[in-house]
This record gives sequence, C-alpha cells and structure tokens, in this order.
Amino acid sequence: MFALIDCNSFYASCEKIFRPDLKDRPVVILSNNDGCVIARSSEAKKMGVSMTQPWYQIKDQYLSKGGIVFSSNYEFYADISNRVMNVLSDLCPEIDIYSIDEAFLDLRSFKKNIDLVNFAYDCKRKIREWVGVPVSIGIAPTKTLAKLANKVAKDDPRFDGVVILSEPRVIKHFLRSMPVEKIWGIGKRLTARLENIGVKTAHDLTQIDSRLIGDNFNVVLERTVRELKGQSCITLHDFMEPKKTNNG
DNA sequence: TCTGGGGTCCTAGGACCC
DNA sequence: TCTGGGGTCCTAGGACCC
Repeated sequence: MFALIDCNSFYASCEKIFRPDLKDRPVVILSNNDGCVIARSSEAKKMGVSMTQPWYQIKDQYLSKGGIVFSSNYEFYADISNRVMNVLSDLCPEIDIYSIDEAFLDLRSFKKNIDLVNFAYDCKRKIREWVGVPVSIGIAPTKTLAKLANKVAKDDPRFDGVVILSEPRVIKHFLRSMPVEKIWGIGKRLTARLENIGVKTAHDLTQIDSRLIGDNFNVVLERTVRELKGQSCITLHDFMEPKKTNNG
C-alpha cells in the first residue's frame, strides 16, 4: 500500500501559519512579478478566484471584498515543506518526495500490519500540530490509485481529508465513478482521445485491450492502466534529502 | 529497380505535472 | 500596458559511427 500526503492550498496555508488573524480569510498567492494567481485558500476558491488567473483582472473586486494577497516567497515555502517532509519521514522510512507539497509513503516498508485509518489520522494530526498546515491523505495499493484517493479526500468534505482504498470491491466502485480526466497522468489531450474511443471512466480504461493501448498510445498510459488495475509499477526517483545533522 | 543495418548520442517537441 | 515557471518522461528524427 502507498499513501499520498498532499498539503491543502499549500502556499496559502504556509502564509496562514504565523498569521492567525487570517484564519477563515480568503488568501491568494501571486507568481513572480505578481502576474497571476498561483495558490488560493479555500475561502478564495469559494470567491471564484481561479488558478493562474491574471491578478489585474480580479484585484479591485477581490480586495474590496476583503481578500488578502501575498507575493510568493519560495524560500519560506521550501522551509515549511522541509518540516512537513521531516515529520513524514519520521512516520515512515520509505518516502518519495514528489513535489514541494506532496510525498508518497511506501507502507510496505512496515514490518507489521498497521491500522491504516489510525495511521492516516496520526499523520494528519502531527503535521497540523507540529508544522501548522492541513493535509489530505489517500491510501491505496498503487501510487496512481493513492493519487486518485487523495483527490477525493481533498475535494469531498464528507471524507474529512482521508480516503483509504483497500477492498477490491470498493476500488471497482470507486473507479466506476471516476472520470478519466481525474487520473494522474491523463490530461486534456488524452482525455479527448480516450473519450473518442468510448472511454469515459477510470473503470472503462481498465477494460481496454492492452494491445490497443500499445498500438495507439504509449508506455506511460500502459503503466497508468496497470496501476489502476492494482499492479504497482510507477517508481519515482528514490531520493530523500538527508535529515539535517550537526555535522551538516 | 529494390539505395545496409544497427548502435549511440543529441535535440526538439508533445504531454503532463506541480 | 499587465496572463508562471520549472520540472519529468517519452518519442521521433538527425547526425554520426562502424
């Protein structure tokens, strides 16, 4: 099993750590030169601010409604990211850092079976208390499925930030409800091509003949399909920054 | 008239991701 | 007037070599 831990609205959450007065306030972060929006707190998303929206287009209205804005501060975000990753690597020795705000944990590295629900909530609580940012967690037999689980954990408030896919029956049901474009590695172009051949859901994708994929698509999609079927085959760079020590 | 074939290295472009 | 910037991975094609 793999866990994907992803920080919610990462840059905006970082800015809120030391500014308790901003709790429940809309916060957006701008790209270099304040060109466009690159991160939004949930309150800003509710106001209708979209990702990569040009700042000049929304500035007046956003500020007049009480929105808060920051220029990006990547050194600060990298520092918070390191703290999150350190907490995670203490909880699980096998960690693949995928981006500044997310990491996969390989739960197969635990010798004993662990209670996945307890583990997930423990992660969430520790990162919240020790670092100060909220996270969503998806747990599943492959990285691609964990990524999908994570997306649902983040988007559907009923799940309280944690989705665990372990039963095959549950996974099948889950995949039937999942549009292909939500799958990690499937963007606009592939979605259009897949829909042309009648593939609309993640479950549809698992039903295509693998020769068809080989002939008409590429090895990336082939791997994605295998992952959706529960066969783990995506490996990330197994790098992990060494923990800080006294001798540097 | 049917123009060797296989390997390596490099680069550009496509697609996707955060 | 103002619309991110940095990645990975794969593929195809060109150049070169023996």
